[in-house]
Amino acid sequence: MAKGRGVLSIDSDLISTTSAFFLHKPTVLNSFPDPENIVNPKWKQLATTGRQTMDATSARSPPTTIQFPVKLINTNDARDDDDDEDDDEDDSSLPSDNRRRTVIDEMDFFARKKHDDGYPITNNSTDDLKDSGSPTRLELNVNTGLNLLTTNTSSDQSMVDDGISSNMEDKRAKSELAVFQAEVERMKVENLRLKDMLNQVTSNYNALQMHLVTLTQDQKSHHKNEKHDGKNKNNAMVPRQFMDLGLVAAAGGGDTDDLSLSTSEGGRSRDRSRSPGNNVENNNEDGALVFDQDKKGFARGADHREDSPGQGWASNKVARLNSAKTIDQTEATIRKARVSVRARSEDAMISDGCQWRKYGQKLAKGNPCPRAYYRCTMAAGCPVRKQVQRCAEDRTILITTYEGNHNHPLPPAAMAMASTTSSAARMLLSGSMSSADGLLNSNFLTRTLLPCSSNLATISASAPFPTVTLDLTQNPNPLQLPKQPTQFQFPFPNAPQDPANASATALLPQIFGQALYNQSKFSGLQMSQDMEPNRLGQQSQPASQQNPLADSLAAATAAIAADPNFTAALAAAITSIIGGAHQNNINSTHNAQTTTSNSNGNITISNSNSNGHNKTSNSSFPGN
DNA sequence: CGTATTTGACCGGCGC
DNA sequence: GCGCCGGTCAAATACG
Repeated sequence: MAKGRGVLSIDSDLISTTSAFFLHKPTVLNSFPDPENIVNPKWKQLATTGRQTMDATSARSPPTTIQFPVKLINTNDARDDDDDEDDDEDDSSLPSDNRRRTVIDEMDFFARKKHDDGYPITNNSTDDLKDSGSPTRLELNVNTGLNLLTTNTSSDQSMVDDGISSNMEDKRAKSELAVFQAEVERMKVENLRLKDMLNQVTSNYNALQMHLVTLTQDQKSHHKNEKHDGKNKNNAMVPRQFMDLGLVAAAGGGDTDDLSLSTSEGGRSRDRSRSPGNNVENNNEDGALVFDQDKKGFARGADHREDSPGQGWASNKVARLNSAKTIDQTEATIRKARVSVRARSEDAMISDGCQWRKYGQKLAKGNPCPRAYYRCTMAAGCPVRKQVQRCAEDRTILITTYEGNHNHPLPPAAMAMASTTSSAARMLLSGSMSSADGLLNSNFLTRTLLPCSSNLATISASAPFPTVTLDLTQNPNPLQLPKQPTQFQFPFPNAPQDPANASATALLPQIFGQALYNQSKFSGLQMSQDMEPNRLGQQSQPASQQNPLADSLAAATAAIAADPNFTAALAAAITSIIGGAHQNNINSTHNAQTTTSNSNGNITISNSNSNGHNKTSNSSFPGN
């Protein structure tokens, strides 16, 4: 599979974010047979192409050969990552161009099946979306060109028949094929689900951006109005759009379990002992968005869970993520996560829909501006804290850092921020949980979690607490979003009112978190989409470039679904899985000391993740 | 008078 | 062990 791996090595810059999302969906991953369990090398190879079947809705007619309907995007920048992950396969001796070409050529088997059905992937976004449920096209045109199912299939489409296959082998191959097909079938279902989720995530993300922008602007406006007229006290609650979204989300109620981010802890022993609410577990009753709140448990979350597997927590996660160990790590890391929002505001605090009470103020080192400490007072014992501090460099910038998860239903106005921050935190934590994959994950995060604002997001895992920063001070113009070349940037004017987005908010953590979580398992890959238009243009990204429907969610989803990069990413994921855990190690060493930045230079990912300061008392979970 | 804020003290973690 | 630091507490104070 060396070749396959080499071919499939996908750089973060090469693969669209959407692809990455799908790629990392745990369910998808789990849908594939464990590479370790695949004895037959041929099937391992086939497994790498399994994604294809994911697109295909049915495995009824098992493709004897699988052709990936994708093109691998490649950029010069991508090569570095490829090298990191595919040292074995990459022919480093080749000139960069050649190397790239080599990869592409090899990926040709993933390339869009022009000869098969003549469907240009780039223009059939809508079709793909519609066809998502009808795999026939993909399925019927499967031809990887790699002869993945070669020798042992008696199928007419068997690409290669060495003519020496024995009956026994045929039988075994058929048997394996059947198993694999079953897996493929499952994957297809998962893929459909993922598409739907992606749709929701996308809309929610855009809504959030709008919300934040609006928030900032409205606050400014509010401030002005207050100066002139004290009547406008409601201005602070401006993000109505998002409030609506939040309501919907709350009403939808679903996915609360996924939202339950096991939480933070807040703190110190005394604090814990004092806060009855801290030990409340999901005391929500209205089905609204709920955040797990078990500080105590969280403080020792991992251990506790290990000790009490019977509580279902571990089992569920394991079922979903395939690795209880990893889960524990994630949870442990999660405690420290924070989400910081930078926004220009003259007010002492940005309005986020929650009620806060100030409980302290300190002069933090390195900043002449005092840092104010607030805790949520919407419910007794709510562990959510936030710190507000003006930026030392620019005092017009207000930095609000959230920590912890609410243990109570949130008002619509607060839903947006809560879900977003928790999502971001979960993503971050999921990504950073595996130190070995930290860089990869961080990179992925910056490019996927915040695809619309590559210049607005900073993810730092090197800080004492992994922190995701949303910077609204740099490019607060939401109108620019559609201009972004990223596939994830879909104008979402109707998002807040769209019932389809009801659970979008709730899904964010799930999608992001799980995506990242899985990404950690894919440390051999770096998949994300380069945000730069020029880069996008360089390589084949038909869907993103040619899709004229990018301004509607449906179109976006369709594009994503049809995105060859998506396919490639999935293929890469599969390959990665099969390819080997050892890549993780390779990457880990690399990641340990790498700082990457996108072309904008605005995203810096530091994954030193030393985290020597594991202040148990401060373990937290961004939830507000 | 009840509630919210202020502010110095305290605590625990960490580095030296 | 000591000091620094971030974070929190809680008495004092302010406010409506």
